[in-house]
Amino acid sequence: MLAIGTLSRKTGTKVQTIRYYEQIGLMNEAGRTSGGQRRYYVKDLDRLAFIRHSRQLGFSLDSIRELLDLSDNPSQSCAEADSIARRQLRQVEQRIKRLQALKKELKRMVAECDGESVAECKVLEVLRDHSECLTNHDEIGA
Amino acid sequence: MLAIGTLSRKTGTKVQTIRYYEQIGLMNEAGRTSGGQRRYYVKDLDRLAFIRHSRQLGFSLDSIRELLDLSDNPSQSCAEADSIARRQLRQVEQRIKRLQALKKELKRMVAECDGESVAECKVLEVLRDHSECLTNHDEIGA
DNA sequence: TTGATAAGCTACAGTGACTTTAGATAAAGG
DNA sequence: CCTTTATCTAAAGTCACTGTAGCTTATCAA
Ligand SMILES: [Zn+2]
Ligand SMILES: [Zn+2]
Ligand SMILES: [Zn+2]
Ligand SMILES: [Zn+2]
Repeated sequence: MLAIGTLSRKTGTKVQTIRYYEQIGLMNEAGRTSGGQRRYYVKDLDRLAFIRHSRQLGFSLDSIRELLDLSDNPSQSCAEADSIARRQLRQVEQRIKRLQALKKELKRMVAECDGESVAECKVLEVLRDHSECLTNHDEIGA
Repeated sequence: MLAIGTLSRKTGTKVQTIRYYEQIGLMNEAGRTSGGQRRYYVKDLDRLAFIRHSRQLGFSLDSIRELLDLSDNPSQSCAEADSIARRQLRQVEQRIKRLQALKKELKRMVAECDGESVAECKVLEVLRDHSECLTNHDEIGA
């Protein structure tokens, strides 16, 4: 039986995060010692590792929930798992595209400013006026 | 004098978001009609446009706050504005790098699965075992 | 057995940048 | 005057955690 700190160390997950996963039903409720501390089986460690690895690959907790459900029923077809992964791939590709457009704009504004006063700062000028941009960027955030 | 809905339409910002910006001190408190509705000057519209354009380019609200402060003092050197933009550029480049590594892994796992049962699903296999990966991905999320 | 230290517990607030909801009030046009 | 549209406040919800406070349990040496 493993203590929560062991799971934490073995998977690089904060202890609070493990408790959080339990709270939202992603991890099963762990057994407890007489004093109330959580104790885990190796299969719980495996599940946590799966969750963390999926997070590292950018999957949302909702997607991970689906993937875990599928993984628990080995007889089904894996079409659904594959489609979740393909969706994730498309999202990543979209993000890369968007970020590359941002990179281009940022690079240009930084390059074109020669560091004079704020009044002539190219960076601030572009931020004030989108018509100075080469690309459209209608979505917000990262 | 412009109503909040006009600012909303002209900048593509939700009305609530404009009120949120006021609440956190990013937009000045607007004047009010006798009935308590907000009324804006064109300079407020410009400020909001600046904020939204900066958000589209991925700047955080904290960075935008600094940029607005600088923009309000035209006599200073723009070194700080430029450095904020360069920092943003570096961040974007980092993100692109990370996402490209994710893309590679996702592409590979999707490509290598031939859609048999869950038991042999390459996607799930990789998620279970990071040693199947070609790259390290220690940070989490996007 | 004692006592120190490390590890764990709950409960709740905070993060960023909003979005959503509910219920009430104001403005504008016919 | 009436209806419709716009606006108001206040509070909770989102995502995926992280941090804090104040306490209890487990472990090991002396
Ligand atoms: Zn400059
Ligand atoms: Zn632009
Ligand atoms: Zn598969
Ligand atoms: Zn991996």
